[in-house]
Amino acid sequence: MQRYKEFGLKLTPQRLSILAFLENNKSHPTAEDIYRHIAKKFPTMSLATVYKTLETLKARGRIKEITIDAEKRHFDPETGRHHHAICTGCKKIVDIFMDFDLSAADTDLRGFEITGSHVEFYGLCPDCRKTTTANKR
Amino acid sequence: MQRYKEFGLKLTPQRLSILAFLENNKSHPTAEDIYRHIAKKFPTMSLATVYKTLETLKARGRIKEITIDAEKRHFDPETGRHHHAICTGCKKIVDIFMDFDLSAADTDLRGFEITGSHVEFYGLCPDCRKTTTANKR
DNA sequence: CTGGCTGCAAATCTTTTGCATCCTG
DNA sequence: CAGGATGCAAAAGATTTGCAGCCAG
Repeated sequence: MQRYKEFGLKLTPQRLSILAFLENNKSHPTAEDIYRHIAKKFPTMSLATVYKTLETLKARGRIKEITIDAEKRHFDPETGRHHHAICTGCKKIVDIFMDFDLSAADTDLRGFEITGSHVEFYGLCPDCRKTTTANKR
Repeated sequence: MQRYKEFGLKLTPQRLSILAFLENNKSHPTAEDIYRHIAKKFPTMSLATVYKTLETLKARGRIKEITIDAEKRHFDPETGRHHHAICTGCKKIVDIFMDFDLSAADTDLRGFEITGSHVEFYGLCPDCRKTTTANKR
């Protein structure tokens, strides 16, 4: 893919499949998720390669790491500013493209020089709301 | 301590020392931090006990877990609503007691039933700003 | 060609668990 | 004195690393 040329890294088949999987992916996958998906069609793929590639992409600002789930790391190909909601039931993460006014923080951020911010919401996703309701008696 | 009676759990010396360490603690310690601090004066303390106690306290809503640092889990004895800023240099986490207007999210939260939210800021703390500046030539 | 990339296995780190023993309530 | 708590060691997961061989540029 021509548009990856600018990445300045070698475009191996492994990397191309990782990039292809991430493209327009809204699932906020973990390294394991990516590995499992790719290993189906690419049996020699190694989990270590996935980690190394994710590290490289992150370092070059091509993906972001999401620290909202303490269990494992999730990655997000959407690098523009946005926020997330995580379901406390199934742990699904969804994007929130919305702008919040965080300017109140300008007045006192404990001397920090702020470079970014992120809002996370916790709650029950539509699917889990149904299940939870159904289980109530 | 009388005020712990209501916790409804056995007050062993180990637990009391963990509770004492957490009381008014603004450092957002990890289990390891707590263990290291307590082990000095309480050599038989086990890291597993720290984890188990933190789990218990969290389940009872006495502490919160902070998922802002992918490296390890941090715990916060401050259970009231507040936010955090993490230093991208030294990874220090500080509290932000401030209210933000997140009501814009009411209009579209992808069908989620929201139970909580949290704002995180990233940047350089005062200490790291100095160091970074000093290193620039 | 050559340096970056891959894949395997081993290592590391954090967190959890099993279980015999202990001790608070 | 009973059931929850402790502490050890072992297990479980997630992520990283070392290194020999491979291949994209």
